[in-house]
Amino acid sequence: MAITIGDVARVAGVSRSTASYALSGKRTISESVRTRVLRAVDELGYTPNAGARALATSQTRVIGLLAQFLPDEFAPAMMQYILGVSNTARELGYDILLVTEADGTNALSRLTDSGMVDGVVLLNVAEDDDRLPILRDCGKPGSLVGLPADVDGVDVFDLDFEEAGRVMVEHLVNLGHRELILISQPEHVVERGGAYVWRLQNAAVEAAAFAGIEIHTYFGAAGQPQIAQQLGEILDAHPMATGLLLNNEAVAAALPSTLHARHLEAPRDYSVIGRYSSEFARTFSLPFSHVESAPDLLGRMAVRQLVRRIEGRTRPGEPHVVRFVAPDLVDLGSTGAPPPSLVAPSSPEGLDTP
Amino acid sequence: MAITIGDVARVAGVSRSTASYALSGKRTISESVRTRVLRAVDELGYTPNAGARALATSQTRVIGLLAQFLPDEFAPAMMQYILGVSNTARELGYDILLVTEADGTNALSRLTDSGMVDGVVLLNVAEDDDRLPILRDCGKPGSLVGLPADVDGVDVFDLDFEEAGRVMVEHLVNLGHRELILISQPEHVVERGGAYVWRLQNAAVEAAAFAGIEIHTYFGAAGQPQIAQQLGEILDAHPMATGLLLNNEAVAAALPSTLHARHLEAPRDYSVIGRYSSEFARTFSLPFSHVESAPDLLGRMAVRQLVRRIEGRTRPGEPHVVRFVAPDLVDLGSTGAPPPSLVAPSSPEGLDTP
DNA sequence: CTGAAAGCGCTTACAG
DNA sequence: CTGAAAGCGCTTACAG
Repeated sequence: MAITIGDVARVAGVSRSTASYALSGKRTISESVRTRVLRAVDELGYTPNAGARALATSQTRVIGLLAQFLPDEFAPAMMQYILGVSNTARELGYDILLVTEADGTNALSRLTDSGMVDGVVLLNVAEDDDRLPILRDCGKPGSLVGLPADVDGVDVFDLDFEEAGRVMVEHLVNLGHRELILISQPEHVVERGGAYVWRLQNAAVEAAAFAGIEIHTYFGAAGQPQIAQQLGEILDAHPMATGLLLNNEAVAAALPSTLHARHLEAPRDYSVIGRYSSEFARTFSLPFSHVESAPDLLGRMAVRQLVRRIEGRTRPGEPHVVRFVAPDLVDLGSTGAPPPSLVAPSSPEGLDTP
Repeated sequence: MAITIGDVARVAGVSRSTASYALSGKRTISESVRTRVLRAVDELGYTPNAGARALATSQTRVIGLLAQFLPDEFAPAMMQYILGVSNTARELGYDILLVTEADGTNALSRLTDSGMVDGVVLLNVAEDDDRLPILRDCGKPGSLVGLPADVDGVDVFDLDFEEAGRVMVEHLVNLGHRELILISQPEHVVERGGAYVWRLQNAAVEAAAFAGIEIHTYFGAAGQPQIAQQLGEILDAHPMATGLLLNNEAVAAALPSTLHARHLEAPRDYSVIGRYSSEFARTFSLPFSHVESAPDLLGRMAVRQLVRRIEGRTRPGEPHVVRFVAPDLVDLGSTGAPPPSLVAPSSPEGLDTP
C-alpha cells in the first residue's frame, strides 16, 4: 500500500539496512549511497511507518497529555496549557495524544501499558492525585503541572502560589489598603484537591496578619448567575474593604459588569488584582492588574524536562525537580491608593500619622 | 519488558493465536479456553501493544485532530470543539492525536503518511483550505468542521450560518427594530478564508433588505483595547440603531463593559444577539441572547461520521455529506422592542399604522 | 475447536 | 563501508 523502506532501498539500489542507516545516520555511509537513498526518499515520498518503528525501537515520539476537565473548573484556561505543551512538543519532534476523559487513571494505564506514548504530562494535578500511583509504576517518565503532596518520582512544575498570595497582599498594603477581600476558586475545586487554592490563600492570610490588616476570604460560587449575586453580597458585607484579590477566573470575568452596575470603578473605588494569564486578560478584555499564571511557560517547562528524561539526557541519577515559576505582577493600572473616604479609622482626619 | 500475548498464552496453556482469537472473538473458542485466557490477561495485566497491533492490522484506533490556531482568532472557543471531538472519540474507542502547529499541511502529511491515524478531523476549515488537497489524496477519511468551497471527498459539518444571519435579523425585525448593526470577526479572519463570516453577513444583509430596514456591517477590531474603542465609535456613528448583532466572541465579551460605561442596558437601549455557544455565555457571564454555535454537537457529528467511514460502516458508494446544524436562538432576555424615543420616523406619533 | 507459521515495516546487532 | 538476518508483538490465513 504505502511506500516502505524496501521500496526506497530498491530504487536506491541498496539493502534495506543501508537505507535505514543512511536515514538515521547511525553509521557512516558513503556520500554516493547517501545521496541515492535521499533521492529515492524524495522521489517516492517515503515516510517511515510509525507503528513499525515503535515496535522496533520501543519509542513512539508521542507524549500523552492528560487534561482533567472537572465540573466547575474553568475550561478556557486549560486551552493555554494545552497549547504550551503541544507547541513545545512539536518543536522537539513529538506529537501529542490528548486525553480528556473524566477517568484519568484509566486513560493513563491505557496509554502507557499499550506503549502508545514515551511519557506523559499531567495537567491540573490534585494534592492527592489518583493518577500518580499509576504513573509511578508504569515505568515511563511524567511531568506534572500542579503540585501534589507526594512528588516522588515525577518532575513538577507550578506557579509559586504562596509567593503569588504574598505579592497580591503586599502590593495593596504598600498602597495603603487596610481591608481586603480574597475570592478563590469554588469550594468543589478545593475539595477535589486543588491545593493551589489553599497555598495562595494561606500565604495571603499570613501576609495580611503580618501587615496587621484585615482580609476576608471566600470561595467563589460555581457558575452564573450565582457568581454575580455572590459578588454583590460579598461587597455589601464589607463596606470598608478597598482591595479585591481574585484567584478565580470566572469571578474575574464577571467583575467588570458587577462594578459597573454599582457605579464602581477600579482603582477609584476598589483596587483589584487577579491571578490569571495575560493572554486570558487580553482575550476577555479584563482591565485588572494580575499575577501572571504563565500557563504557556509551565507547559513548555514540563515538556522540555519530560523530553530530556525520555531521551536519556538527564545525568545518571539526576533527581526529580519541583520547580516553581515566580509570579509576575502585570500592572494594568487597576490598583491605587484606597478612596480617602474609606481610610482606616485610625486616621479619620487625614495626615495625622506620626 | 512489558507483558505480551506470548505471556498470556503460556499462562493460559494455549498458543498465541488462540489467545489472540479468544480476545478478539474472531473465531469460536471453547468456553474453558476463553476463561483461562481471560484469567491470564487479568492476572498478568496484559494490554496489547498498540504499535504491533497497528503494524499487523493497519489500524491504529487513533484519530488525528488538526486545530488551526490563527492569530486574532478566538482560542477559548476552540476548546469546546476539541472537547466534543475528544470525548466522542473516546466513547467510540478512539484516541486523539492533537496537532496545533501553524503549518497544518505538514502535520497532516506526517500523521497520515506515517500511519499514525485512521482518519482526521479538521477544525476551523477555510474556504480554500490548504489541507484539503493533502487530505484528499492521503487515502484516509476526513471530517471537517467548517465549510470549504470544494467539499469533494470529505464529510462536512457546520453551523448553518446563513440561517443564523436570517434568524438574528428577523427576530429583531419582528420586535420592531428598523436599524441594526452587525459586527463580524476581524477582517483577517475573512481574508484567511473564514467563509462563515460572509455567509452570516450576506444572509443578514439580504434579510434586512427584504424587510426594508437598515443594517450597518463591520469587522471587529483585533484585540484589546481596540475592540472597546471601535465599539464606542460604531455606536456613536449610528445613533438611531437599536439592534446589535455579534458574530464575534471577543466583541461580545467586551460589550457588557462598554454598555455599562455608557449607562446603556440591554434590552432597554439595545437589543443584542450574539453567535456563540451557551457554554461560552455561561462561562463568561454574557447576558445576551445568542444563536447557539453548537461546537460540542459539531465535534460529535464529525467524529461519528468519521468513525463510520473508518470502520467501513458506510454503505458501499455512500456519498459524502454536507450537514448543517440549524441555529437555535437561545433567549436570555436581551432583546425587546426598540426604545420608544428611537422609533422610525415613519410613525413618530405612535399607533398610526393602518 | 486449536496450533504453527507467515507477515506487517521497521531497526540493529552480527558478519563480512 | 555494506548486506543478510533476526526480532519487536501482534493478527490472520493456512492446516489440521
